[in-house]
Amino acid sequence: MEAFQARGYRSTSPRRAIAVAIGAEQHHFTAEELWRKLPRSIGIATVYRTLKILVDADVLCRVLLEDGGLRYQLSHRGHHHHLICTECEVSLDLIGCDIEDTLESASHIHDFEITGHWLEVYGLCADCAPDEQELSGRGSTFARDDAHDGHCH
Amino acid sequence: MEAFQARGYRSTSPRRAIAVAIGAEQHHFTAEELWRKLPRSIGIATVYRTLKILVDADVLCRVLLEDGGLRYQLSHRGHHHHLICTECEVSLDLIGCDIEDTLESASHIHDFEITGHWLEVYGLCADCAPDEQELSGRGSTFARDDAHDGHCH
DNA sequence: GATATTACGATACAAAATCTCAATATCATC
DNA sequence: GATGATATTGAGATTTTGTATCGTAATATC
Repeated sequence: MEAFQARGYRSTSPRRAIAVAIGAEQHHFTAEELWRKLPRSIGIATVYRTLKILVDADVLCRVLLEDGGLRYQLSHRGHHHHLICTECEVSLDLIGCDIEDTLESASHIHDFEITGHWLEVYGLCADCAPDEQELSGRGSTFARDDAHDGHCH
Repeated sequence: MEAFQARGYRSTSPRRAIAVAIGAEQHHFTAEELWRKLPRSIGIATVYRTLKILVDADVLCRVLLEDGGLRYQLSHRGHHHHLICTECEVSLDLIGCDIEDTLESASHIHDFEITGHWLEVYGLCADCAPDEQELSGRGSTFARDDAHDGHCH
């Protein structure tokens, strides 16, 4: 909510409701999924408008699934990328990746001035990787930032 | 066309016409743009179906513009990424970028098994970069793989 | 509390791509 | 060249996802 005031947007009850609903989300979500959890009085257009504001404010980030589906997720860090499990669709923030430097040096070859980029990484998370399925127990010490019930369909 | 036979697809006149039309394209293109250059007898659904086959066969690659627009382009190399100019929308193949290694090592931190990724890089090409506009002439020795009329709107 | 805006909700609209299905074209075989 | 099994096609309906419009309502500032 602070992001609205800081940017000159009014504090309205639909925006407050949306902010609360986003805070209750454990995974990434679509605009429509969010809308269904809101009071019926709030229109879907308002949800889209509000999500756009929050993405611009870096409160939310977009996550592009491998099938093209666009999701929203709370953005903990500034600029970052996602590791997206193609089985359970859990999304991890990718840390320790300095792709910017690699891109910058490679772009010099092309005399190209980089202003931005989009990267999504797909694969299998620890719980969904087949070679881990039976070898080690599920109660690993690895903690993810996403709530997860421990099995992948 | 060879890609069709190699994969068990029949050689049909719509597919031949689409293959010829793609060969005549200088830039990336949308399914609808391609369709407009084809005989009116060919349906847009066939264009989408054929493009999907050619993308799977690595004959074409998809290019995602910054505004979300999806384009198609002949794929010269195997797996590669694009430098996309946000001014003139020209697309260069990014060479000398070994992002795979960077991703692989970073993903180990998360116990994540990478199966694929999607990367697009946005910026300004040599002709559109402002600091190059007046300093050096346009007739550089740099050759791009895209036909280009020399100015960016 | 009055007023100038911003924001809202409902719905129409748009763009992009897929689905359905009867009709047709292709290709291996004769 | 004819046949038949099957892949493919085109037209249009449909889905999906998000945006634009516009009259009404809520908000912040005075």
